[in-house]
Amino acid sequence: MVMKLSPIPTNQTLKDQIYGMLRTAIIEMNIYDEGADLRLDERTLSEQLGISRTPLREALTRLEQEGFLEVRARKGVFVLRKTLDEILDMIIAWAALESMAARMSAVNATDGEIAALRRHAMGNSASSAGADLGEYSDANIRFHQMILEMGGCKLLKDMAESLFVHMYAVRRRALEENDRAANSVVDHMEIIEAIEARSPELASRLVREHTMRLHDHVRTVWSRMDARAEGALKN
Amino acid sequence: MVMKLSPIPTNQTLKDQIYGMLRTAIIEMNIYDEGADLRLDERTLSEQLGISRTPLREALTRLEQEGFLEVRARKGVFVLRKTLDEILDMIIAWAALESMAARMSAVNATDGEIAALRRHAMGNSASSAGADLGEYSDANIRFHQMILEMGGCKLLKDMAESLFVHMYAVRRRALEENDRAANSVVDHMEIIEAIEARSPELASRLVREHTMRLHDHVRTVWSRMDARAEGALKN
DNA sequence: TCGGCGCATTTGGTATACCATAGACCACGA
DNA sequence: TCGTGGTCTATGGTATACCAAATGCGCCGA
Repeated sequence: MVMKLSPIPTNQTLKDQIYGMLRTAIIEMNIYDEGADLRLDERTLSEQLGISRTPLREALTRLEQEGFLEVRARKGVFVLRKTLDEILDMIIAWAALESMAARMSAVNATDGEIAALRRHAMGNSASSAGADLGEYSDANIRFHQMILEMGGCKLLKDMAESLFVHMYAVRRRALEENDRAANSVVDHMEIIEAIEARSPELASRLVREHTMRLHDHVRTVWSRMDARAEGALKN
Repeated sequence: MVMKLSPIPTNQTLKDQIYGMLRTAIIEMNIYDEGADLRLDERTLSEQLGISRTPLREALTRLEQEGFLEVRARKGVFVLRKTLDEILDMIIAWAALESMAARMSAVNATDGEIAALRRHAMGNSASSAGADLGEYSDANIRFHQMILEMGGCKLLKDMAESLFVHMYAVRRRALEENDRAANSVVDHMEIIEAIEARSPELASRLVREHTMRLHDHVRTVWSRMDARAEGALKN
């Protein structure tokens, strides 16, 4: 008899667990609230988590390198806010990566993948009328993920995703304050058609322009937020 | 009297120094040699460097996250070789980033910056006849750096550079085995002309195609190396 | 001779203790 | 009252000791 065993019970080290935990917490935390606690204390944290500072510090090192934190010697550990310029740069880089993925999708994607993309977008559009924004946002994210996957270049997807987590709150907010949802649906359909037509050039351009519309929206609308954020950062 | 003092003598922590040191060593080390020592030992290293394991481990954590190392619990720390597929993916991502930078350069770069780029490329081309490959390679790298800078999006440059360090040896080798130098000079000139003409679309396309030529070259020529590398990794 | 069990060693993971400095706070004197 | 200096504390940086698992080797029995 072949026993069915648990796959790999104990392979995640404390460091990894803590890393994931903190990362999620930081991503979901609204760091742009004026009174937000941007300060972390190693000793307090390690106590709360019931571990020593050593693995905690290694997790913090990782988060620092990913741009979530800044560790200032003998000052403290601080959650970083993105400035408006940094957010805009991230959107540009994202546009670069995803438009390349779209280009490759038009060449490499199987008909089945494209059909799945269209199915997803249709359901998405159907529900967008009455659904809440959170639901729509998730579907929207999934659409972009699918394109990144269909390109067949895993690195593009990973890099785009590492940018994305820094914009979790950003996208949500952009969806709320603009009537972007309706526009997005149209954009998405055009993108799908370009991929179906196996037109790399068009698919690439449409994705880039779609993302750059978010860029323009954020740039024109959020100047005030940036001023606040920079002021807060000076403390 | 106002004394002239040194600005900030001691601001780099041990962790940072070690990180830089190891990073340079790994980049310059030829990890694709068959008999290369891919194994690092924390205790031995810390002894050689005259420090404790703690800051060393934090440096290793950073390097691991950047994709230089893999730390396997109770097995050891290993320098990672890139597989052929990973290298190809990096070239694609690089093409995505740099072509976006070129697009932006065509719009944003000042006339002075473009002139500097042309000057650099001319000197480069003049010396390429007799100069050694190393010299040419450096000039070549600089050309691409300049485009990434001229785009005005620092993130694009940083991301491209973080890809680049993984391909230090790759580029060098590609230059050696192909007569790419001459082709490159022509490509570069066309790119400069596109930027001078303020044509984002053309500049973007030329940069992408230029980089993708490296992609095709590597893909078609290096299959054997990859087979070897994967075999070696299995150990 | 061969195979398996188990201990010793290696090695990364974790805990703890100590160090050094930045910043707050206080006391003292002009 | 003000400011100057010292001291105390908070906090990240570093060193050291110990832990646990994976591996290799050798003893022992069949």
